[in-house]
Amino acid sequence: MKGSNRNKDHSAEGEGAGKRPKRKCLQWHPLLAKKLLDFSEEEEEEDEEEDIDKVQLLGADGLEQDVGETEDDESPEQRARRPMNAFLLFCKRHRSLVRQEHPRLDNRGATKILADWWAVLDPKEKQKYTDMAKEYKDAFMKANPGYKWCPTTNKPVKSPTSTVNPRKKLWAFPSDSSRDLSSPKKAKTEEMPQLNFGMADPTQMGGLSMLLLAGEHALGTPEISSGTCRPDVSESSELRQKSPLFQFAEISSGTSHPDVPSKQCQASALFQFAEISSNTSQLGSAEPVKRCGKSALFQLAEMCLASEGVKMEESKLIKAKESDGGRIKELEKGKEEREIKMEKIDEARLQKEAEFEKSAKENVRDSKELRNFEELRMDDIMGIKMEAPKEIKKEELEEDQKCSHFPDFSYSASSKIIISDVPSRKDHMCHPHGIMIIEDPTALSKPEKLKKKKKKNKMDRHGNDKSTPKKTCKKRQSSESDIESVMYTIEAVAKGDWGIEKLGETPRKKVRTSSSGKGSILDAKPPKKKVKSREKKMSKEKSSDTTKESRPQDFISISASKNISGEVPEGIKAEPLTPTEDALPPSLSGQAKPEDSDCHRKIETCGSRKSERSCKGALYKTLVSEGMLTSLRANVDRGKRSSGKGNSSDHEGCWNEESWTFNQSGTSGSKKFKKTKPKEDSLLGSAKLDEEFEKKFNSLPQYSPVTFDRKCVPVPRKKKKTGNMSSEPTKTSKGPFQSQKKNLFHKIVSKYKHKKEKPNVPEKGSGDKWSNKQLFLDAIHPTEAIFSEDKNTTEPAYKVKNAPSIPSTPEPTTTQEPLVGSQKRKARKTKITHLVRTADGRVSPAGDDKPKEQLQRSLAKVTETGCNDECSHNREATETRSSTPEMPAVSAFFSLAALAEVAAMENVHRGQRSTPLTHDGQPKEMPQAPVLISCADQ
DNA sequence: TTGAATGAAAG
DNA sequence: CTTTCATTCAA
Repeated sequence: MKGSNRNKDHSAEGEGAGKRPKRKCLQWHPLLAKKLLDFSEEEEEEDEEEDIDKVQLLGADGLEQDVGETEDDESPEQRARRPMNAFLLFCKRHRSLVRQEHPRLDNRGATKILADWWAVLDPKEKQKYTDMAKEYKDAFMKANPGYKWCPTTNKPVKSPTSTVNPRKKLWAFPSDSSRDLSSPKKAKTEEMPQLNFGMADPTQMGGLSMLLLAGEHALGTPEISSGTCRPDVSESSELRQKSPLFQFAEISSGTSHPDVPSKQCQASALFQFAEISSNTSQLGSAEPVKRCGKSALFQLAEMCLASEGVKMEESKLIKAKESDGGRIKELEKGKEEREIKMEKIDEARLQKEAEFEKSAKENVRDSKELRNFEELRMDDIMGIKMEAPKEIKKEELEEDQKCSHFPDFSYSASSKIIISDVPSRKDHMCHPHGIMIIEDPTALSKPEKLKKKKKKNKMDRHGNDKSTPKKTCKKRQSSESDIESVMYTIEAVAKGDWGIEKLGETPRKKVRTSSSGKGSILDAKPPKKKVKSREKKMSKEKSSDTTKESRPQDFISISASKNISGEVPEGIKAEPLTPTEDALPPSLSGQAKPEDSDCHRKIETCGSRKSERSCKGALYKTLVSEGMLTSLRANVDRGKRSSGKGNSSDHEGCWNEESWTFNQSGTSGSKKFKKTKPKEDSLLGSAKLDEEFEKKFNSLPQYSPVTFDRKCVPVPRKKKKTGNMSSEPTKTSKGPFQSQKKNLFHKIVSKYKHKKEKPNVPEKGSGDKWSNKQLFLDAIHPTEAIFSEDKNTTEPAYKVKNAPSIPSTPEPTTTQEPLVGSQKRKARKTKITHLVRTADGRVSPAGDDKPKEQLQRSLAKVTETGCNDECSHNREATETRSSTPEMPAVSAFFSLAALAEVAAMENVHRGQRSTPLTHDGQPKEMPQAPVLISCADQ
């Protein structure tokens, strides 16, 4: 390996291998970019050198190969995988949902559906994913400076060395290998094979230095990172900017502060997390964090968790022991008003806890526990409600300031609200200086602990079987939620029958009224405030929105609702709770109903009160806890995102800890990622990175299938399989491309035949029935027609004012034209998707230039949907504009009841699997309520 | 191991 | 423009 030597040298000089990519990466990162400016000179030089190197490299193949080898050496298992793109993220996040919905569908089919969803997905939402992908990519790049995306497609591939996986190998970290020799960085080796950092000598680091600098910059100053933890960084933004991931990378690099982090509060969340995960110093690390201040979010998460169930109790116990006093104190400080209530709550908790303990010992009193538990929940809720809106606002303001980001109304509002909720209890803590980051870590740490403990506790608890079964029932109910049962619960709530706790009742009633009355939102104001809290949780945004503007929020709210419904099942599944529970979830999708009803009945029979309570609890649980979590997550993300920087360029905001907290707290979060968890122990930095990623990932919004289904064609979907994914109305722009399309068409057809040979054959289940003819036709006639099919999907949300994207310009030609590289595929897809089945069953080519618009329209309609096609039609014209204004109202409408209904609907939908419901909407169950309301509005 | 999808990157 | 490869698993 002469080449290798050479490389090494080069690397030594200029950061390994200096391949273009690396540079680019650096440049990509905003921070880096900044730094680059400073360093521009050096860089240029490097560039030149690099170029030269490249040339040389090109000249000598050996080089690359060597690199590859070296890489292999280091990263054989390591295989940093190239970061996922937005779509992949989306897939990853939703695949399970799809599968859930369509159990029979294989991954391919699922992928198709996902693609459809993706196509349909609102640009904003997409943006989130894109941002996330970008962030991740940036982080990844930092971690792996030398990383190459694609090994030179052809050449290197063959490299003999590649023995392992050609794929992985392909990307090499050239720099690493070279560097290894020269620099100490390897020290970290084990920990993070991936991370190449080790830059001991700045001088030698070359490009790396840039990274380092960037890191420093991000930190503010190297010193800060290493030594002091400044709680008070005035500019939170900067701190925030640094994504935990990034920090982690830095840490891993060891340059800044290899060892410190554990103690410093400020240590990057990631690091802390890592520690925690490692179990090394859970208590130690966590506690300090706690002291720093519990984040409101965290608290909230706790609440949610608590709501979840027994497990929570334990955590509470722990927590209570530790911090109850503090909490109370805080409360006192902050809100005397609430204090009382709070105290009550606390007391209840304490009692509960005490009971819990006893029960643990004795094993009895499950009933009590449950009851208490529920009460607690109620209390909590109540407590939250109790908060005066004003206070909340204040808090919000504060938070805003802290966070500083949300210039945006809607997002900020939603996020704020959420936050505020938590704080109500303890929250004051969020000190101004306590930047989110700081807080987050704590949150992170805690939740984890909690989880662990919970698990243990559960195990221990098993003794108390009773409780568990009940829970299961609850869950089942909620999850499955026969519409009836849900409705029943809702009604009951509304009636206040259950109302063991008057407080609770009142709020409920109000809610109910509000939901029914729709206008309630406005009302929400003073008197209801307390009550409202609950609503808030459910619909947080809406309330805020009403006041402010809500467009984005609307969307959010919708999404949240979606999430709620969608997630619930997932969460259930995912959660490794008791086996019984686990088992249930699967049933969820389809078959469990009888049990649900049974459960419900049982409960009732048992004791109206209890049963009611349990029902309530279930309802809360599903709607509130899950919903809250999800919505929170989404909101937070959004808020961060928006706050972070407007959008794109900066992503760091995204990687905040908050998201983590949510994630962790969120039930759904971890389940899926089996992968990472196991890794945790592994210590590998990579693992941590992954974790970080996961968290972030989890924070990504998840949309319920219903949404998409509705959007898409409900009818076809009916049979998952058969349903052609074609439903997707979207069709990418055709106008401009027609000619291209034709060509594409030919190619495609040929390709398909050639490869798959199933041009006409109904593909798998999905069976898009597209034939060559059709394709051809489509290609030729891009029919811009608005899609007739439309199907008035009932989509709650979506609307969006994304008008921007679709300025309304009638011009199809303008198109979003993602033209994109792989037009082919797209074209193919578009064509396929092109064919849409109308409700009638006929296939209509939907060729719109702007699928999005239509989608949106449809979505908008959806909101109104109750009205049905007619309305939609009428509206179509106006929709674009009107939708916006309307939306808020709609969002406002969402009330607990509505949400519940939604959830129920969704469940039903799932259970039945398809559409008919959505479509016809049986009068009784159907969501009429919300719909009606919405209609009423109009 | 392949494939279904999309996107990013590189050649 | 085209090719790779990322995720996910049933075939």
